[in-house]
Amino acid sequence: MVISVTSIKEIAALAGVSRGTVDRALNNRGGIKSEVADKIRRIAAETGYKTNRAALGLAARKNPIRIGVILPSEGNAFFEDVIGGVQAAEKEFDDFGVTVLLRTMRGYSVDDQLKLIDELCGEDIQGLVIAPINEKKIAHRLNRLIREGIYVITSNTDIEKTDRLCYVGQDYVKSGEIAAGLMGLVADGRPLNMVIFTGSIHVLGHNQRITGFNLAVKQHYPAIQILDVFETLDQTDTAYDLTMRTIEKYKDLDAIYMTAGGVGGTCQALADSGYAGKIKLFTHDCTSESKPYLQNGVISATICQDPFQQGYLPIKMLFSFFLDKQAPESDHIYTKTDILIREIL
Amino acid sequence: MVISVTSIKEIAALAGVSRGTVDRALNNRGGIKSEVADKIRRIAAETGYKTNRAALGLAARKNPIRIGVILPSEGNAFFEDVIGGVQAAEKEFDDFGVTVLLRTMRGYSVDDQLKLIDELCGEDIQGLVIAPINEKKIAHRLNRLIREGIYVITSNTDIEKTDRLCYVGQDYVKSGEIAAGLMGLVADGRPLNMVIFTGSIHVLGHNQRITGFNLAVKQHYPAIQILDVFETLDQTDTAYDLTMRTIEKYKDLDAIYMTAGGVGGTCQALADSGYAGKIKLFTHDCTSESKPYLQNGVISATICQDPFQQGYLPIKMLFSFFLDKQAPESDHIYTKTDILIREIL
DNA sequence: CTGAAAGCGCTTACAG
DNA sequence: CTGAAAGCGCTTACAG
Repeated sequence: MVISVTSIKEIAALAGVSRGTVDRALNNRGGIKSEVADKIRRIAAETGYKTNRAALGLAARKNPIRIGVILPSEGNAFFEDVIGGVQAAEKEFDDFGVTVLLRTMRGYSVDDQLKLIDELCGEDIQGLVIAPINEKKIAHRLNRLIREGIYVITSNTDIEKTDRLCYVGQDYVKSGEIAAGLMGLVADGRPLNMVIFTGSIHVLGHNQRITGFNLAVKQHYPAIQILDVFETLDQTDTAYDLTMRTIEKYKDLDAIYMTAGGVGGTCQALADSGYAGKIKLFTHDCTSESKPYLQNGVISATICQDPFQQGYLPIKMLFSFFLDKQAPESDHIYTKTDILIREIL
Repeated sequence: MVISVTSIKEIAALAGVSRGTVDRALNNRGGIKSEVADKIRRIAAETGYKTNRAALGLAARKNPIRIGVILPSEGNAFFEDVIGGVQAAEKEFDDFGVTVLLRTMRGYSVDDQLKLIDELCGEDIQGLVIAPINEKKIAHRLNRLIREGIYVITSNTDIEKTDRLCYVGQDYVKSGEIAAGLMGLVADGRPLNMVIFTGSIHVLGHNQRITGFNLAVKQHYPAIQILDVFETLDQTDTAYDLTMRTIEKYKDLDAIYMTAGGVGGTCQALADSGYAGKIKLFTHDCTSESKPYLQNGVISATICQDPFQQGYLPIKMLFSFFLDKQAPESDHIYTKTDILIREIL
């Protein structure tokens, strides 16, 4: 294997053709005699040819790439970092002709999301990054886009029955297992009574976290006793009331595991009732709402999912995909899960 | 503020000069009338001109950048991921004319390290990434390089009294605090008797971890009792013997905190003596040696320092530095510290 | 002190 | 089916 920097120019010389022809062969643009194409490809392989991305990016400025992004980020602090990742990618790939069109929405209305999809299609995008609502209408609409040649990557949450290119987000089952691992560390072999506050039993990710939690408890931490599972519907006030009633009901409660939102309410309730730090609280994500409670010890630990990468990676992947026609290695990329405790902030 | 993509060509037209002159003004190359330079810079600022990195990188191929890397990685599994980061950066910036020259050494001999530095200087490098031995001779040698115009970034561990551009590595004090935070979580308010196994009291980073640990214990976890501090000298067999003797001596030992190497020895001793999982073990880093013990529960948790970034970032920073003459934002960049437990692997 | 030209390695109309 | 040329946005000798 010869290790040397080769250019399309050298390949052309070696093959006795023009650079345009090399370009056609290497990028499968067609309209080229197959023997010639084969010969060129063979030479490229033998010389270890690798296309130069700087040159590629520079040339790409002539037909810029437009990528749409749709996030339900309004009024949801979690998405701040996702947007940060989107913006970082936009800045980094701007020089290579990438333009990002960001559209945000509040909550999870299917009609709102459909409207934003239509809006972006009118903007002539070639790629779409979306945190989709897992709903048939959305799936149909996305599949239509895909048939029209727009490539779709789902971020943060996935959607079933679509031909999206890739999902970028957390491994929800694993994140539940990690929660159990932390609780097991605290239990330290002693019996531990706990309840689970989930967001909604209709949300796939929340259920997957419970599944993971149960799995790990069964496998490694038999002393952990799950007394009950309640829904907060991601609402702060619901979580507050729920927490108050739970404290009332289970006098020997050691811990609470929250799979989803409403964290501020539960924290407030623990503080108001004098149980802060006494009943251990484990949560997911770290937002401006929950951070102070991690600082002051109301939350023992929280499990994060690298929101920045959930914004950054999809853009980067679409950019690479359009630039060198390489599909992602897998149809799902799990972002890193990490554990935050007070000292890590 | 006009948001528009401007090029050197447009600036030139606006200023009524040639592109070469714009280049001189914007990159402070001198040999240019100052009124002209000022005018050009003003126009650039007004139009929001941003140099295009794709073009920059492409042009840079004419004078490639050579970066040397020196790591004490031989026989030290920790550095595998650091090297992975170096290689990833090399691959990514290869297209922009960056060449990386990696030299590895075994252990911490000052003479060996000096020899490698000299070797790389003979290779005409413009930048050096090094995990330096914190020793005067090395500092002198590095300062000489720097005077000669070679830019130096320290990685993983820093060195005093040098004009290195930047340090990229862990915040050791903080990592000690995090260890205490984890132990506090396990202690859960109960008294907890523990010992610290440090690498060497002559190694700055190890001491800083102990400092951080003590700080956090004092502030938040008064029930943690540090019975003793011993040195393993990073040796597996020393750690084994030490662990055996410690178990013998302290019958009521709840936990061990290891700031440094020898982890395999302590794990083996805990397993052999039947104390695995009974005496909680907290360590730093996750290598092929320690990983199995995290899997099987001998290690409760380990605190990692993102070795990949310690290899990747210094190369990226030097590349940026040479490309657009921008110094790093700070003279030290702390890599991310994260907590690993069994479930996270 | 300044400009014109060539070149970095690719892509893309355009001609034939 | 193939080639010659122009262009992406920068830098760098070279001339003057």
